Amino acid sequence: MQESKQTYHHGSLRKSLLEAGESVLVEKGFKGFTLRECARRAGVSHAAPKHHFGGVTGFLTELAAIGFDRLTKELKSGIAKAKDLDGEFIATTQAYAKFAEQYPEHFRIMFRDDLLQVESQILVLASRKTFTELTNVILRQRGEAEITVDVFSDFPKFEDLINDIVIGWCHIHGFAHLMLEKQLPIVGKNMEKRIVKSSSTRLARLIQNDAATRKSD
Amino acid sequence: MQESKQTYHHGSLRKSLLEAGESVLVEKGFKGFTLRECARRAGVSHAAPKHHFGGVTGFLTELAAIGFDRLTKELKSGIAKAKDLDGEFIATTQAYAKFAEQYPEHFRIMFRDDLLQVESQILVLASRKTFTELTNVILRQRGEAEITVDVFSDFPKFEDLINDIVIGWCHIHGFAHLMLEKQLPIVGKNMEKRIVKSSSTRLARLIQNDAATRKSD
DNA sequence: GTTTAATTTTGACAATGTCAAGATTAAATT
DNA sequence: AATTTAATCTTGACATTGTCAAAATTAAAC
Repeated sequence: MQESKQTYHHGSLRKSLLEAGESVLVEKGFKGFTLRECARRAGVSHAAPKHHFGGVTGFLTELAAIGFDRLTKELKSGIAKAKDLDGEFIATTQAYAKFAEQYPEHFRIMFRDDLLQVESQILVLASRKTFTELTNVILRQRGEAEITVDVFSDFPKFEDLINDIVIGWCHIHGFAHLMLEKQLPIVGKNMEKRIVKSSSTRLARLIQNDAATRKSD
Repeated sequence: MQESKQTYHHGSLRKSLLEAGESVLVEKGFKGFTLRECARRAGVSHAAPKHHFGGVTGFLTELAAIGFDRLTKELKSGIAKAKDLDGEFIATTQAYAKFAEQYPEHFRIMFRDDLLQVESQILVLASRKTFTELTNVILRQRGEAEITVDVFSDFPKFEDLINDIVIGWCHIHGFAHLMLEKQLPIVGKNMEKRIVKSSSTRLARLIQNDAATRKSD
């Protein structure tokens, strides 16, 4: 961790701190995340992180953004492997849940309006990319082309689409969150896979069929 | 807050501390929740809470249990006002989301496996009641009688039912959670109500129809 | 080469959770 | 009723933390 530190100026302390911070978050969890521990792991003084992130909130905001980046990546790679429409929605649910399982502490801070600087550009950009990825999944389920406009801000024009996005995302997110916090008494990977597959398939069909119905009008 | 405190022994300090703790949680949020502040509000020494709750984790566990009790109550009362099957599912989604909005800090700690003593009897009992309430909603959607067995532990016998519970609960919970943490760009009560109504109705119909299809076999 | 700005350190402060030891009171026992 | 025992609460202490201001060190700008 602690690179060559001959100079007073570290050179890339920000990056080192982020790495250190991530290791703290992963190992000690949100509860054990302290600026001083991050500083220790990066091999710098206890007040160094303050200068780069403003405080613990700012630090967590950066880590949350990294989390969204990683989630987006996992979604993309999961989706790429899917063979058909049903499979794509299943893969999305699986990838989202897998991320929550692999990076539970990231997931926990990512969706915490009170712990983060929600106005942070880097966070907004990262989370928006995740959101775009999910929106595109829904659009493909509907057999529609990708769009770039902010559909939610044009209500009720896109009410149909917004509805599908909400239905899809709530399912995907709700499942991951409830599984992470051990609220769904689903035990074993086998049971989990079967439940994800059938529930996601049903939802995918619902969205696909409703879209088909609308077209035949 | 601070009752008659002539005696050295408070008499009902545990209860007073819980009230104080809840006020701290509501006012200062999870971040500002400290045992010492709770003690201050209850008018006792700083180490008093330790004796009753073991630590901050134990204290939060009790408050989370209270949260589940309240959520169960809100669900019941929301469901009671519904006029038909669709309305009942809509009411459930609304009540769940309303609770998250009214008690955001409760909601945030309730679903945090890492912050609570998950083995706590009081917490397990309270959360199980909420779960039972939601299960019953699904059973009614399916046109089935309430059952008392633990359906999840008997897999794959109850796979169909488990599937519906997962579909329903993920939607309900996912919506509330994403709304609370401002991830769903739904602005205004009007838009929210319309989205909840249509998305919940679609899901209710899905569950109802699938149940009907199964019966006609 | 000098000034200016950006990094990083040092030292300090109040606040917190936790612990051990003691004080006070209720409950149990005889 | 007296005494022992256990429960409840306080006090004082300790290490740890986030934050701040001032100083030290280096890079950048001019």
